[in-house]
Amino acid sequence: MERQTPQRDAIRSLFTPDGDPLSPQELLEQASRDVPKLSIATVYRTIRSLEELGEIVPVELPGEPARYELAGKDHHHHFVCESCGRVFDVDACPGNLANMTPDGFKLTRHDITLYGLCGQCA
Amino acid sequence: MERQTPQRDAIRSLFTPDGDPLSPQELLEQASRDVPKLSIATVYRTIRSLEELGEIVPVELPGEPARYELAGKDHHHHFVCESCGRVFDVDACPGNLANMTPDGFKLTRHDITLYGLCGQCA
DNA sequence: ATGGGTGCAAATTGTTTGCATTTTA
DNA sequence: TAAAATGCAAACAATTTGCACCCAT
Repeated sequence: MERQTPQRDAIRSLFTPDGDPLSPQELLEQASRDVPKLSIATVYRTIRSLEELGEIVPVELPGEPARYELAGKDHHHHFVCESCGRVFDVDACPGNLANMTPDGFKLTRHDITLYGLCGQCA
Repeated sequence: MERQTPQRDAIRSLFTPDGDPLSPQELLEQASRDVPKLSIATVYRTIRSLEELGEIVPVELPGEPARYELAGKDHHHHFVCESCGRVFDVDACPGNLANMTPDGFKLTRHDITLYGLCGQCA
């Protein structure tokens, strides 16, 4: 089983139900406040562990390193602010995209990323 | 200006109107048939040059390195086969996604990636 | 001949891994 | 005190860059 350690707890606590997806670097910076000499290797190992346990899921955005967020959220997508770079959850979804799928292809899932300006930057 | 060289020509000729997006590694492999000791650095430099000239555009898919395709195609999206890994152009688009956009945010563009099985793998 | 292009190797960035050392249970 | 977790540095993969050399113009 997974042991409880200050490092793991600090990283784990950064994932909140309404938090936006976090990158490994952001996790390192923020968790380092609690555990000063936290290493990036531990961040990556903890990410993988939490992912395998099904507690968090990766958020892969085009052209940038993966971020992670709490698992179990309803189906949703993401909005990337082209000004400040922050990533926001978007609950809406256009729904069935089967009509976009080429003939003979089988659709299993889809990713949608919106780009523009967030409320603060707009 | 850009000079005409065997390397550049070999890489440039791999971009065709109906071709699917190509990764730097694929460009290296395929162009190497014409120019045996082509280096990966030249591939990347040529990609950047063609991109700055507006001849090609990057195709950024979630979680994998960028690919490139001819510029000037109509607005479209991509389908990634989860079995063979190939990437296909998809001409359809659900259209207006403004209704997905959070209040106060300004939408400028969007990316949609479909996942599933291609015609051959299905 | 001269300035841009190329190859090769070294540098960068993001991520993973080996290993000796802590730490939790 | 034994198994698991951590830190550090080395290893990797993708991409970029420095530099000496080469080739279009």
